[in-house]
Parts: sequence; C-alpha cells; structure tokens
Amino acid sequence: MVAGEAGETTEGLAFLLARHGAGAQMMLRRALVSSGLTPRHMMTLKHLDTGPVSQQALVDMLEVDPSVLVALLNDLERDELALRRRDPADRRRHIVEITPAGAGVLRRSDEILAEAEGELFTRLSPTEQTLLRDLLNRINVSPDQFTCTED
Amino acid sequence: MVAGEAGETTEGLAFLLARHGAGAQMMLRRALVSSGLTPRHMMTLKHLDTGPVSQQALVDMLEVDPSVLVALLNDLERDELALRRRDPADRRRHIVEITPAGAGVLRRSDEILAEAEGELFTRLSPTEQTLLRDLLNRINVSPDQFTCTED
DNA sequence: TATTGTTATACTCTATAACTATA
DNA sequence: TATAGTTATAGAGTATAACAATA
Repeated sequence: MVAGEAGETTEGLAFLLARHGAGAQMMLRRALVSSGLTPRHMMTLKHLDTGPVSQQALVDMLEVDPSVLVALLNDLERDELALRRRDPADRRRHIVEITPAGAGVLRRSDEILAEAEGELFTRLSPTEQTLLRDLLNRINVSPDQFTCTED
Repeated sequence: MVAGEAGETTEGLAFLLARHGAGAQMMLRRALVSSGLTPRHMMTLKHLDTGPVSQQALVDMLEVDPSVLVALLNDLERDELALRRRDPADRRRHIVEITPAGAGVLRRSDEILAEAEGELFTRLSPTEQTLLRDLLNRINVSPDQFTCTED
C-alpha cells in the first residue's frame, strides 16, 4: 500500500472480491431469468430437493428472514413448484416440499447454470477453479458478523 | 458434479463467489461505519484523490448511474470531504475535487480497511492472497453484460 | 408464555425518465 | 440538436414489528 504506482492504485482485495461477487450474482440472476427464478428461489428449490422440511428449517438453511421466506414460498407455490401442508404433529408448522414440476425446473436450471458458470470461469482451468473454491472457503466470512445491529 | 455425496450437495462456484462477495461487501460497510462512509463513498474519494475530475469521468470510473453519483457527491460535499466547482471552459461541467478533510478521512479509512481486510484474509498467506487476486481478475465479469435490459 | 408462520410497514438501493442550463 | 448534471418517481429487496394460530 505504501509503494503505489504513479497513476494507478491497486484495488483492495476485499473490494475486488465484493465487486466480482456482485458480478457473479448478476450473472446468476440473468441466467435464471428464462426459468422464472431468482437465485434465491433456486437455492430454496435446491434445499427442498433433499426432502420436505419446515419453514423454520429453511430459514436456517437459507439464512433469510422468515418474512422473506414466506414471499419466496408464495411465489413457488403459485407456480406449483413447491407446496406447503400442515404438520399433523404440530399444527403450527408447515411442511414444505418440492413438486415434480419444481424438481423439473430445478434440473433444467442446474443445466443452464452449469453452462453460465462455464462461461464465467472459462479462463480458469479445472484445477484453478478448485483452487479458487478452496481459497474462498478459507476467508473469514462471519467472524464478528453477530454484531450486526449497529455500532 | 455427477458424483455427489449422500446428503450434501456441492455449492456451485458462482453461488459461493456471490455469497462471499456479499460477505466482503458487508464487512467493508461495517468497517467504514466509524468513518461515516459507505464503500461507494470511499471509492469515490479514492478516485478523487488522484486529482480533480468531471462527474462524467467519475460516472465511468465508478460505473454508477449519473443520478447515483449526484447523491454520493451531495453527501461528500455536505460533509466537506469534496467540492464541486464549475468548469470555466465548459460551464455545463462540474469539476470535482477532494478537500484536505476528505483526504484525511480517506487516509484514516484506508487504515481501518487494511485492518479489516487483514482479519478477513488471516487464513490466507500473502502468496495465497495474491493468487486469489489473480484468479478473481481472470473471471469473466462482463462477457455479455451488455445484454442487460432483459431477454 | 413461547413458537410458527403471516402481514403490514418502512427504509434503502437502484433504474428511469423528465427537466435545466449550457454548448 | 446534443451534452452535463439534476430532480422526481417508481420498483425491487430487505428489515422490523405487530399479529393469529397453536403449543
């Protein structure tokens, strides 16, 4: 940082990561437009694909606000990609499951996404992609993320 | 991709990148709260720090909408971190420059950010951080990003 | 009283278009 | 007519709190 070049400043690594992360998010969003899904809808379907779960469990998996999940599930249910039914054992609970149509959309979206990902990372060899994954998995995403109210 | 484990699905690399990019963005935002800056305010100051420029030039550098830049500069000018003056050569233009106070805030923010970045990447050696930077710089952030209207 | 899910509301960000003043 | 900057407005996304049903 002390030794900077003449006119060009080196962008901080965190800024670079944030910028390209936003780019990846935008890429995902665009790739999924043809499926009528947002990245979050897709992640929801992905979790549902492993079996029925309560909304509470989904909230934990997706790390979203309960009210956000309600909206997501309303969309999926309207399009008949998922459905809610009461848990007979605890009638407060909703058990959410994916429909066959939902599973189909998920599979198609997975293919579309694989192609889009391929384009995004064409300039990285498979080895380098694995390396990138490992490096990303070793950054401290949530060290003091608990102090999130404000300070 | 074909060979997945029993219950765990491997998260797509693009999803991983988007997720950790959002994490980095949140970290930046929190680290800068004490400066009263958002990451974008800081980027603006960083560009201004290399010399006075027109708003049009800033729009290109920051890749934001002109109306967004207006709001950013209003904030910075209210806090006397930057100022606008008319370009005598073309009175439509505003020449924007950083103030001494703005340069001071920028320097302090740079230090704060260096510390926060250090924490974010503690588990990566300097070599690995350079490697991560190189890998990030080689992903295709804007291949068909021009087709952004909708399709 | 606590928990699950829902609704309503407000706040931030962003995108768009209309407007002004200059050229 | 085109350009630089501004303003106003609407839309998406998110966060919060109040609420109904059930435990």
